[in-house]
Amino acid sequence: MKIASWNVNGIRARLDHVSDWLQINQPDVLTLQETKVMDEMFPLDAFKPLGYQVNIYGQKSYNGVAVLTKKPLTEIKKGISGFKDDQTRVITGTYNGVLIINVYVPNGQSVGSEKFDYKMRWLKHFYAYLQTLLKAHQKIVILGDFNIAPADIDVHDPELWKNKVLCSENEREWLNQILGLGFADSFRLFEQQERLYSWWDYRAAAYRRKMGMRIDLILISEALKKDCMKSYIDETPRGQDKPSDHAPVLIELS
Amino acid sequence: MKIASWNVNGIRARLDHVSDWLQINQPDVLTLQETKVMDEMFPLDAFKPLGYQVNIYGQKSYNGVAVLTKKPLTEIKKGISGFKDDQTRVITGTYNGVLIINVYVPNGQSVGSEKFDYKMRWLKHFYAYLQTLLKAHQKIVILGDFNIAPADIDVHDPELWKNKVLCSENEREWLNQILGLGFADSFRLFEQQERLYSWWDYRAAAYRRKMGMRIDLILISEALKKDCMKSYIDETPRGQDKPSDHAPVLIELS
DNA sequence: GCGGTAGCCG
DNA sequence: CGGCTACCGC
Repeated sequence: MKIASWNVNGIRARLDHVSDWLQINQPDVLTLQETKVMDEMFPLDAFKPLGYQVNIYGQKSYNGVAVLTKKPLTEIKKGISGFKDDQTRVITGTYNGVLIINVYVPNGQSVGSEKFDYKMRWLKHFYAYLQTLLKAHQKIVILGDFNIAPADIDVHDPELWKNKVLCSENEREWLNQILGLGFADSFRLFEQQERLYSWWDYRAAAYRRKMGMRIDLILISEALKKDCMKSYIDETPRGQDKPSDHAPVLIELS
Repeated sequence: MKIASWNVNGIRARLDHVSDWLQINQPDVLTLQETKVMDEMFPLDAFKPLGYQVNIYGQKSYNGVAVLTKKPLTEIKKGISGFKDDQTRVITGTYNGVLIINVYVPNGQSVGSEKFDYKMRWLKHFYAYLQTLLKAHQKIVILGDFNIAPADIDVHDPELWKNKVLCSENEREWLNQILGLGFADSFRLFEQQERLYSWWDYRAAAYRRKMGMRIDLILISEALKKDCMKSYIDETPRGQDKPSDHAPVLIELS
């Protein structure tokens, strides 16, 4: 089973990229973040002919998540239960006996800002949500844009980014709390090349200059670790014309 | 000598279309209307490699005219002399002994509106400007977006448009006044097919439904009539992806 | 820099 | 419908 995640930065602007990528890569599950579209306007028709069903949780302009699956997704939940949030950032469902949690963690803007406070509050509720889900499920994949670089190795210039948003102690502490629930950062279960990232800012030609960060993660629960054969990043779409600023990340489960 | 005119509806949005068209058609002169860009931001560099020199008279957001020529344009004048106008709608110059007057006539919005009054006022000054130019020149081509359909034959549905803006008596009267100075609507010097237009609204799939109007004109002075071999409209760009709502119009002078 | 929004204009 | 201007967010 191939499971993938991609922050598309606007599904309408990325329709061709995503369609092409699906046809080539044929994942069983693809989770999308930053679809930036209301549910009524989501381009559902583009994915049916490719053999994908779509579950969406969107809003106008910002945020928005979706799950594309070859077979039906079941037990679909939108948002974080017990946390009232007007931002559409989480969609959860079961596929092939695996609980899929698609997440778009708040960006946080800058350490100490109001948006950073929201990120912290949000992570606290997300953590609590995971705790409750763990009571009912063993096989869990949490994937999406975490807006947290797990460690300095995941940052092109750790000195520059030290204590900056995406890299701060508080953010990494919340990620570690989540991992402490029994999840593994699947990417680090395998030997990887150096300087592998999943996001490069559009500005300052960051991609060409390899100035990226690995903030798109696939966390897997204890029960899935032995089944995880591969975890990797597909940089190809980022090198194409009018790309998303993020690249897809993938795992393969046996 | 091939002379052409094209309302591009934003030169920056139409760079590829215009470049491709120039390479295929190789006019000696191409006049553009609705460039919609300040002179500092005009994409001059795109045309040099194609062998064209560019003279521009633009402003932010609206209007804006330009003349592309294979050889230098001389005696360049911007605007209507003796008429102070904050809108950039006319650029005049001499090419190969022919006075080229590139014009973007005000649209007029709707008959009786304030914008319609401006159109009338503007046409009066434009007419006076032509009178003075006629004192010094014999070979004159006035070309551009006139925002006036000369006659009912130039309108897909004359009944619907009767007395509407672009077709009203007052507007046609001004056009006739100009023609009365000794100009000919070059298109009507030749036998033409029916329902040939130069502009089709983006809305309501007007192009597909052939609901157009001929408002882009090439007027030639008496001295040029015997030299005019052809006058036609090139619809091809209008059928392409992300087109201007106008098609180029052309004449060929021997 | 590139998504998205709204409003203006034709 | 599709330029443009602005602004927001990342």
